[in-house]
Amino acid sequence: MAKTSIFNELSFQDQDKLLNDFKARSSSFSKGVTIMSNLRTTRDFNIVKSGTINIIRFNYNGTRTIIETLEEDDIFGHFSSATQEELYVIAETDAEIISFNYDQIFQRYSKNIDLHYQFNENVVKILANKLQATNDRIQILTEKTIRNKLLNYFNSLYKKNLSKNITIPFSLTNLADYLSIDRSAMMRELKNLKDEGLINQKGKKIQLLYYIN
Amino acid sequence: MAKTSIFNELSFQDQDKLLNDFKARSSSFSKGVTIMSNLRTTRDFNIVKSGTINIIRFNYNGTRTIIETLEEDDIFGHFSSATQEELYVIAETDAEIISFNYDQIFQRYSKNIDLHYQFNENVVKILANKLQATNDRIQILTEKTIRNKLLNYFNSLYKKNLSKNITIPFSLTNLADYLSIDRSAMMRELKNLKDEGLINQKGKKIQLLYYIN
DNA sequence: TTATTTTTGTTGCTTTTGCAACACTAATTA
DNA sequence: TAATTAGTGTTGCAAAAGCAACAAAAATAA
Repeated sequence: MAKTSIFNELSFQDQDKLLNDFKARSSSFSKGVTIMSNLRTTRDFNIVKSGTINIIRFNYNGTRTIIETLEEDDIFGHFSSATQEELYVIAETDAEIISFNYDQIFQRYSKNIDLHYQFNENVVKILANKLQATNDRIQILTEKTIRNKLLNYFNSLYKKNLSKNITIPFSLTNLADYLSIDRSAMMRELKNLKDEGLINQKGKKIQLLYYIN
Repeated sequence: MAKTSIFNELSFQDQDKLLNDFKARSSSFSKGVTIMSNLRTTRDFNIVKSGTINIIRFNYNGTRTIIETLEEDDIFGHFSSATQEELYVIAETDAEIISFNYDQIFQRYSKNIDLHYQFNENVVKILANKLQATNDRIQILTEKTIRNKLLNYFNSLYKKNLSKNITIPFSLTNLADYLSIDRSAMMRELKNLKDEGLINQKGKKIQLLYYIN
C-alpha cells in the first residue's frame, strides 16, 4: 500500500480551492516551539505544510514518548490522541501548519464536488494507512521480550525495504522509546544478538544475518 | 465522541440502495468458524451485520492475542491488520458478514449522492474512532510495569463509565492477553493492589478506591 | 444432574528487565 | 575551533515479570 498524501491527485489550484472552501488558516512555528498542548480536545483538522513535527506524550516520571513524527502533507487531529493523557505537538524543525474545523470535511459542497470527493478519498486512505501503522506498532509492543520486539521491528523494516541491510530511522535512544523498553537493556540485547551471530550492528546500521520467513 | 455506526443516519431503505450500489454480498458463519485467514491481503471492506467476531493473531509459541472484538455494524478490512503476521477472523457467535470491494467506496456515484456522502462521513468517523481506540491501547502497552498497565486500563474504563465500580468486559485470562502480560503475574499484581487497599476485586468486578485525577 | 472444560487464584523458582552510574564518542551551537 | 549537549556503549545490582504447575471454582455441555 503506497503512502497517500492528503493532496494526492489534487493540483495546487485544487488545493487552494479546497482550503478556501474549508476556511482554512495557516500558522508558522519555529523549531522547538509547542504547537499544541491539548491535542485530545481539539476540533481542528490539521495538515503539516512544511517542516517536521512530533506528537509527544509526557509520562508521570518525566520521560517522554514520541507517539508520531509527521512531515509534509501528513495530518493530525483528535484522532491522533489517546484519551488518557494529554499529548503535545512540538515543532522538530521550523514548520507551517494549516488548520480548519474538523466538521468542514463533512459538508456537502455544491461546487468543486469532484475535488471534495477526491479529498475525502485521500482522508479515508490516510486514516486506513495510519490505522494499519498503529496496528503494526501494537504488534511489536505486544511482544513479551526485548529480543522479540527488536526482531519484530527489524522484520518490519526488512519488509519495507526488502533488504537485510537496514538503517534505524531515528536514534537508538528514540528506538528504545518507540519500543517502550529501557535503553541500556536494549543495548545489552543488541549485543547478545551480535554475539550470537544473528545481526551485525554499528550505530543505526544493522545487517540481518538470520533467515527471514 | 459517541460511537458512530457505519449506517448512522441511513434508513434501512438507504442501506439497501448503498449495498446494491456497492455490489455487496452477504455470508453467514457458525460459531467457532474461521471467517477469514488472510485479513492482511484482503481487498474487501467488511461489515458485521449480526453476531460477534474476533480478530486474532497466533503467536510463534501458539498463544493467541485478541486484536479486536467486533459486533453489529462494526467494520473490518486490511486496515485492521498488522503487516507482519497474518490475522484470523473468527466467529465468536453465529454471525453474518456483508462484504464488497474496498474501492467501491471511492466511486463517484451520480445517483444517491447524499447517501454516499453520508456513508463516507460514517467511514471517516469510524476510522478516526478506531484510530483513537488503537492509540489508547498503545498508551497502555507502553506502560512499563504490570501495575501501571492495570491502573491505566482501569482509568480508561472509569472515564468511559464515570464510575469507580467497573466490570472487566472479558475474562481475566483475556485481559492478560489484551495487556500482553502473563496471567499469573497479573493475578499477583491484582492481589498486591488489593492488599495495599487501592482496589477491591472479585472476578471481573473491580472497585477503584484511589483518587483519580 | 453429572461430566467436562474453562477460568480463577496461588506459589516457588528462574530469567529478564529496569535502574543507576559512568566513560566515551558524535553532533551541534556559540 | 572550542565548548556544550546529545547519543552510544557497558556493567552490577535489585526489582519485576515470566514460566510451570496445581488446586479449586465456575461455566458450559452432555
